[in-house]
Amino acid sequence: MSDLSAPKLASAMPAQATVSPRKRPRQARAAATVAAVVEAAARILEAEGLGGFNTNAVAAKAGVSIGSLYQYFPGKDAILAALIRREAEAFDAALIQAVEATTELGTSSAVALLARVAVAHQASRPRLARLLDLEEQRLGLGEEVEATGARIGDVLTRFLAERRLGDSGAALDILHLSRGLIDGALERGALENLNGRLAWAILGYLALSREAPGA
Amino acid sequence: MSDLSAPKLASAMPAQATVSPRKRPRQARAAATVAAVVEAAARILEAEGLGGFNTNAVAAKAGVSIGSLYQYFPGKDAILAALIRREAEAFDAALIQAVEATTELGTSSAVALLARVAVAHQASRPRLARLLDLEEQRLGLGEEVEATGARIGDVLTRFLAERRLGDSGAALDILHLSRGLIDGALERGALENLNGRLAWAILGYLALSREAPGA
Amino acid sequence: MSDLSAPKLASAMPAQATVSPRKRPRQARAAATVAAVVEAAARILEAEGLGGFNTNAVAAKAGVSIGSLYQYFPGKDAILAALIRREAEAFDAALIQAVEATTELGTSSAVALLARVAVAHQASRPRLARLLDLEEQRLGLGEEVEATGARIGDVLTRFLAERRLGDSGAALDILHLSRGLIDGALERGALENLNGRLAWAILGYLALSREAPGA
Amino acid sequence: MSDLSAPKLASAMPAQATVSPRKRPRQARAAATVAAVVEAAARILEAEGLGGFNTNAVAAKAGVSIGSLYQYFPGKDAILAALIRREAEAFDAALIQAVEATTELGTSSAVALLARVAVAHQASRPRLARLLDLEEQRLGLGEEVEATGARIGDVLTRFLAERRLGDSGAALDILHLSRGLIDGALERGALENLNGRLAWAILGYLALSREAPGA
DNA sequence: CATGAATGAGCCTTCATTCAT
DNA sequence: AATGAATGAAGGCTCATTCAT
Repeated sequence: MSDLSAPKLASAMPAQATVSPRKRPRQARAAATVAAVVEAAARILEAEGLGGFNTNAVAAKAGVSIGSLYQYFPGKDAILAALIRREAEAFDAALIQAVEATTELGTSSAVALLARVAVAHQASRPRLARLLDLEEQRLGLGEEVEATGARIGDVLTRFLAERRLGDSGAALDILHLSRGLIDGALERGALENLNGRLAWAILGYLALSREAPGA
Repeated sequence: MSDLSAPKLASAMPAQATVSPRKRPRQARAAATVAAVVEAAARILEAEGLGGFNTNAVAAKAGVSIGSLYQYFPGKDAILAALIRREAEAFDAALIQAVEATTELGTSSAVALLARVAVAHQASRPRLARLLDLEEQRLGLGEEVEATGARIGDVLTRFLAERRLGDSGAALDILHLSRGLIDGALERGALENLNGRLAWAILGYLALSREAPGA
Repeated sequence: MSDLSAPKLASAMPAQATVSPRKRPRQARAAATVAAVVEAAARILEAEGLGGFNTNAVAAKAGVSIGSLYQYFPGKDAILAALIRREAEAFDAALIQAVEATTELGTSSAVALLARVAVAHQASRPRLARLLDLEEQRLGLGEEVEATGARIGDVLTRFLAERRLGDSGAALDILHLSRGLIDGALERGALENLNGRLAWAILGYLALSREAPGA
Repeated sequence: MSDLSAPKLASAMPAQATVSPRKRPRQARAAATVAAVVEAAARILEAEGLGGFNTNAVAAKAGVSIGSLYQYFPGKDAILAALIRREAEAFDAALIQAVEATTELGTSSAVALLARVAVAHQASRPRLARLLDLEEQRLGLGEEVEATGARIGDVLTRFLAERRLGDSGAALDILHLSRGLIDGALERGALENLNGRLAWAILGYLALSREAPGA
């Protein structure tokens, strides 16, 4: 197992400092500023993409001075990181709630429900979701984000384990293929029965993986 | 009335002019220059990501003056577009060849073969492939790229149609979920039996989609 | 001769307002705050140079809010000015004490003693002393500082006059060449017999200036 | 020889990269640009001091775009470094020429001549010279500058050695005390017989250092 | 055609200072 | 009075693109 298996990337070590918040807001006003900045970032990314995403624009849209922005975020990437965390936590919460609602359901109904949640999340702000997926990677935030809250992968892993449908590898595969399928569908506007199509992919994967020899 | 109904994209109208090659290379030397620039772009994207991708760096790595680069490409995005096209054509060719090799095979073997080709393509230059997937979208190149060569989607659609496995919607869903699954797996280094896992997802999707009531 | 009774010089030059303390500290706590700010400024200049010297950093190191800092100092330069005054007064006091101790001594012993005092002052916080020398000039504080306390130049002038060694021009020349010699020596770490070397320069200058024709 | 002998300053290690020129000008136009930038920097420092010294102002005064400036200088400090080198070389050349002209002269006449050269150099652009002295230190350029050309200290050391007047320590002391004396005199406008006063200090220092016991 | 010097809009970030709480 | 959140002018630097040679 040489370390070549994991390709070394030039920006492989993103200084954590550039991505973690600069200071904790102590006053209510400050907390509002932080939230405004993050939401402004979300809107700009949605409306104009990464190209329009610059600190001055974010501050302006947030109705905040550039100086205030930098009081709470050490740099551009930190804003992105905060937004990614916010979205991950929201998805996290939605998924947990959905999983709890599946206890009485059969497997296919349960998966259909989860599929609906995933589609809803990604579809609510499609461009934003796609961009954040990419930036999360660029910033090397994977682990950091997973550590937040109850961890999306874990929630799904537990769901699969309880029903003996698969392990954590399966959970992640499902997460990733879902992302690809949904993003692609949104991109080309193929929304008809998207929940169902996603459920086919998930249930199909799970069914075959269980009957696979040695899997 | 919500402006969310129609997502506003900043680059909704990609001036075709900014993305098509400025001139047809008439001499061998010119063709070599173009190829060198495109390959230089690929290497820089792989090694340094979008952040390090700038025209001066590309020209330098290509061993070409910045002036010459602009003789063949009307702008930065055109280089990216050319690279995306190059990669799409390569995948296209590999897929066609693979499909031709499946005529004698059963469905699952055939799908396994195609899965192998897709994994191989994406895995050969993983970072590059991921970045290009994103940029392709940002540039609104989807159609343009599809028009190139024999069109990846068509090849797969024909394959599915001949075996009565699905229609063009299924083909695109499969393409997208594959991309998501593979990229995710590469990202986290989960390479074990990746071909097989991809085959499960594809075959599973196809199986369930056929037995679905109104599908 | 109290420095409080001394009116501001007619040459009301620039910045007088921006450089004098904003208010007289009436309470002990206020005086402590002022002192803390000035000492914090000194430490920052020593440790990080002018580049790290900013009002927020000074306030933080002083354990004072930025708002409070501005209650006592009208601006950044006023902090510097206060520090320069503090150092000048300290040197002043040391020099007066030393001069008083020379009454029984011969010329060369007396000069050697003064040299020792000057070296000790500059060497105790070398970087700080050098920086302040420069900033003093930038702020055009020469006169202002001289007016403070009993005036370094005057002390030395009187010393020279009493022994018929030179006039006020000689006093200032000696002050300046000493500064240059000491700073240079500290900079390159040439501390051996620095007191003696300084005495050579001073005594040498004085000897030759007296025997010079028409001087 | 512990490394404590040289005090460690926060900015003790100025990345050499930030101070050395970015690229060698290949075309005549480029060389002119470099020279124009350096001279513009000199004029701005003279007229407005460090406060007015910013890259945009330098580029503007040089009649050059900010982009061109950054093509040849990696940053602000590099411009300063180039200017310091230019001035050091000029002084170097003047000093060498003066030393050569002293071969027929007696010691006091020779020193007087050198004093005249030093005064002339420092007095020709007094504010500039003072500022550069300081910045040279801040940038930690001492050695780097000395290494340029025939090295000022060396020239003087050789002059002293040939006449058995002193060693390299004496040479540096003289250099530094001269700087202090001249700068101080220029600052307060005490120009009368400045050459002579400087000669007193130098000759006096040399005379006493030779008769000192054990020196 | 090739070259690379030049351009300048635009972006990121700092920090002196003010002011509502 | 004290606090620290907010402000925004100012300045460093990059990079896509043009154009004289």
